[in-house]
Amino acid sequence: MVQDAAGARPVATLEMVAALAGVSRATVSRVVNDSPSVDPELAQSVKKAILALDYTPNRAARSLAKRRANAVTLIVPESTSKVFADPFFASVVQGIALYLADTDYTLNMVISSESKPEKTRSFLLGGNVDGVLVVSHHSGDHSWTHLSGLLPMVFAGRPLIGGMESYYVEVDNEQAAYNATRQLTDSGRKHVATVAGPQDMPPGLDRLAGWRTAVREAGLGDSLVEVGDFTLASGARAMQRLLDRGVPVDAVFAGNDQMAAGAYTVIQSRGLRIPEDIAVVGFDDDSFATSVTPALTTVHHPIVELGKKMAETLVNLIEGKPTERVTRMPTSLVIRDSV
Amino acid sequence: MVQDAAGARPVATLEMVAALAGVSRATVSRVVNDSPSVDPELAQSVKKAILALDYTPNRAARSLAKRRANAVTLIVPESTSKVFADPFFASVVQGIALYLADTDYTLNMVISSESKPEKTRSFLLGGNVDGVLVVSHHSGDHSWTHLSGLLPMVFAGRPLIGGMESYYVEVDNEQAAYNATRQLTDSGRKHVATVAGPQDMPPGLDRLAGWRTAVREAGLGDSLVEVGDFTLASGARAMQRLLDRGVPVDAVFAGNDQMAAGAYTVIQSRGLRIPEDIAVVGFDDDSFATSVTPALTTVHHPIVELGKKMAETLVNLIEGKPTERVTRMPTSLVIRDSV
DNA sequence: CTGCTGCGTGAGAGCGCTCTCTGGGATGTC
DNA sequence: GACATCCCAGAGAGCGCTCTCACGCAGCAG
Repeated sequence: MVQDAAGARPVATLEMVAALAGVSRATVSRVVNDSPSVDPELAQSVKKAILALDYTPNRAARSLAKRRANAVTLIVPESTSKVFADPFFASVVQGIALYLADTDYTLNMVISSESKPEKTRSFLLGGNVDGVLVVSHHSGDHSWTHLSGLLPMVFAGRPLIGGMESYYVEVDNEQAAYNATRQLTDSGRKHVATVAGPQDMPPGLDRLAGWRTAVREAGLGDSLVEVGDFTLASGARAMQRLLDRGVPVDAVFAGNDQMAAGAYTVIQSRGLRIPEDIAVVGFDDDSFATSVTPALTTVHHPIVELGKKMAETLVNLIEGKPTERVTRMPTSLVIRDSV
Repeated sequence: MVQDAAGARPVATLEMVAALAGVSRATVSRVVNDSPSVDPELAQSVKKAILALDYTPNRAARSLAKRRANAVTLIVPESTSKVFADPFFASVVQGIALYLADTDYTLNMVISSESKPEKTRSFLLGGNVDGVLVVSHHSGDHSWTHLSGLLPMVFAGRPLIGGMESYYVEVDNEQAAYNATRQLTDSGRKHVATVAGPQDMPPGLDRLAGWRTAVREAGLGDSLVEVGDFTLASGARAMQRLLDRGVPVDAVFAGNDQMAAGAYTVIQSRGLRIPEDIAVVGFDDDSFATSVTPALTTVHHPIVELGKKMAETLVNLIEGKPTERVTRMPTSLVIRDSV
């Protein structure tokens, strides 16, 4: 093994364990994979031998024999690799890794470089991987769907293009946005604006829709909309435009926390107070939510759980267990000081 | 393969390629691994067969035969898994993945859960992995060093404990901090403060040392120091303390951009102007640097390159090629509007 | 006591690849 | 022209594991 490089530590094999325990390879294999039909006493002595030799099954050999890689790949779109710096992405990955840690699947990552898509393709299809996870914040990027007939795949987020048969896990954006906005209207705000996310992404669309339903229900107008692109800077600009309209605004629902933070800077720099003059609600409950002052009321996005669920779905898919094609994660509103 | 689950697409094997090309397995293998001693004409026809069958070598089989995994593992300390949301971490990983994409090493990740360290250990030592990368922002976390005799390992950041023989890649923090501070003193600032990072981490220490050297050289005092913990909120608090001292401050060097951003909020909320009243320089050149107003002058931390270098070092180590034990990455000062 | 069923164990054939070793053809030398 | 030399392709033995199959030994019925 790799120990060639360092001091050679002979790695124990099934064979050696078998020899030590005085049984056949097959029996050791049965014990390792805890097959039911092994004499308990024998199993015990095999286990002792395993411990004594510090035996770990060799993944490669196992994969080869089982014709299964026991690995899932996470595809990171290079073009959006800044996405990687997104707390959302990070948390999803964390959830995935956490779930996988309890299975015997290994997680590997590929950055899908534009330059050699066929390299990625052949890696995925070459039997190196049992399934694929695609994460792309807020975007519902399903550019990989063409593979989904060939390989189990699970996406984060609903695809924009309808009719796709792909498996995905998402948050109920519309409902959550509705609830968040209700918080504003219920507390008597009369001029509830929104800094919406990009209108070419499902979360941008759905959250705006949720806001719209809520303001209409409250008998308010739904024209106080400015669109950003989920970045802090765009949130600031959108807020600026909103305030420059010259009409009253006493509350704003931002499509995500970063844009809410952007809105903060503008509101405060104009000498307006949060929440007295303008109440603010965000979405995602990421690190921005608590690092701003006053602490942001926001929709808690169960991102780590979403990652776990993605991994769970994929593993079920791989193992042929029944699974929901789409999972919608519940959200909750975290009330802090900005309303 | 995995195709069992989806429609069975028979995956091509070496054998099949050999049959199609009318040669032996050995020859195909030679072509695949481009061994020099193959008749060019024969090689050509083998390549055609490979293309025709869309053949991809099976990793598991190859690993087994070569007794090498062709995989490197990235260890993510779970305890600090929020670290994962750190742009630093994200970029390092990106660099690693980018470098590895051009090799035939695969990147896999393990979250080292406290609960079962021996699982991680046996995974690493079970011949599943040729080398290990440990990344932990700013901390020089070398808690894994005990493995480094057994497995090639490369760390991000200098370990705090001296004398360790571990391989690592770091940025020249002290020199960079010195340069950044010089920028301030050279432009005539007379009261140059610093919001330093934690004094139990090498980067915190080294950056403070660099600042100290520069202010002394300029004949200024070195008492304008407040310590933060690299978070935005801590930067704000430190800046507050600095301003509350009641002594003049006309420039501040922050230990990282997040703290600089925190300092911004305090400076601006007191009605002071940046850079007219107080010039600010940060460190890292992360996304905060450009999202604040005015854009932050900061030390560009070549993080992606650092990741690449880590991967490169590890691969060299694995393959027995000569490598520097410690690599120090050069930095540069990015002048924006805050000075 | 013979013959059947059933359960647990061992034998052995691969999984797809690498790599050493051997053999045969082409080349070179005297 | 006979023999040594070289080079390149093929044969075949594994790498460590899984899994099917067959075997041997109870236990039970006839």
